[in-house]
Amino acid sequence: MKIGELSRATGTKIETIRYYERIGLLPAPARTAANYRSYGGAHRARLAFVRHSRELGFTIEEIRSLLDLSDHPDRDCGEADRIASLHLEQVEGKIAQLTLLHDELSRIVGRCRGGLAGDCRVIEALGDHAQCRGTH
Amino acid sequence: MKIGELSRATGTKIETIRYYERIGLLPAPARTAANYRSYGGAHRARLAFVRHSRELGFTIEEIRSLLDLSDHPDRDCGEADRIASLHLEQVEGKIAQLTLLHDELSRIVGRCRGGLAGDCRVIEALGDHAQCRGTH
DNA sequence: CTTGACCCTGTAGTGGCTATAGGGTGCATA
DNA sequence: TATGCACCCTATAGCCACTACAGGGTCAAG
Repeated sequence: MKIGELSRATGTKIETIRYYERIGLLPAPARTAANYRSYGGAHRARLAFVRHSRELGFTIEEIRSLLDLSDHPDRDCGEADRIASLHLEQVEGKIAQLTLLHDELSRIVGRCRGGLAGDCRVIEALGDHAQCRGTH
Repeated sequence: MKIGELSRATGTKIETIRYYERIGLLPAPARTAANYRSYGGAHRARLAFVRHSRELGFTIEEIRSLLDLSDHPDRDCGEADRIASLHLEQVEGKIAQLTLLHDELSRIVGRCRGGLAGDCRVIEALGDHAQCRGTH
């Protein structure tokens, strides 16, 4: 498989694949006579793992650890669970924060009744945190 | 007010204040004989506006437009409302996306029962998007 | 034999800061 | 008077996870 095919097969941009190789997330594949990268099924599975983990919001370093575990089936699984649980907590925190933010924002947006910027409640509210109800 | 005082007064790091000046969000203040920046109430209010807007998730460019409106009280307020509404939509989108992600993650995390990485359901699920229920 | 799709390397840019290096200033204390 | 210390200055590089060039090579079809 050439890089373009791998790209289409996994929905990953070519530059991103090369980037993952450069930072050591994917192993350097064999090369054809024309110096083109040549991938097999294992590469594809590994890239799918990386993409799926990225879609789920894991950082590159977390993925590095997860791949390392995946490469050593004799190790304890607890580490993978620890990484994923920690990440889940962070996602929950982020949702909570965004929800607070959403509430303030919709209160602010709801105040606009048209008119001139000088009388604008939206601009006024942005300059004055004291008008907020929650803590964001 | 010296930069350190403005920093403490607004909860903004000194480097960040200088950064905002460099990119043109804050006007360059007067300087003392020792070339120290010297701020007044207007600077402080403007920085508060910027910080509050950043806390609410507006980008620097959005804030630039909002400040521009705030500087021209004779303009129409609709633009401010448009920026804020658009941003609110983006926040809603982000929350929805994070919620999907949260659901998949918690399903994945719940599967771990200890043991070896080779049998790990967490690692398996990360490699196989087909195990997911929703679209993230 | 040229066109166009594909591939290569290397480097710079994105946003929004944050950190560091290498210096100057101002005031209190020994 | 010297010295320490907190504060200030500029300029530049680093962070994350890509993304976008520039400038070139390869290969099959028409």
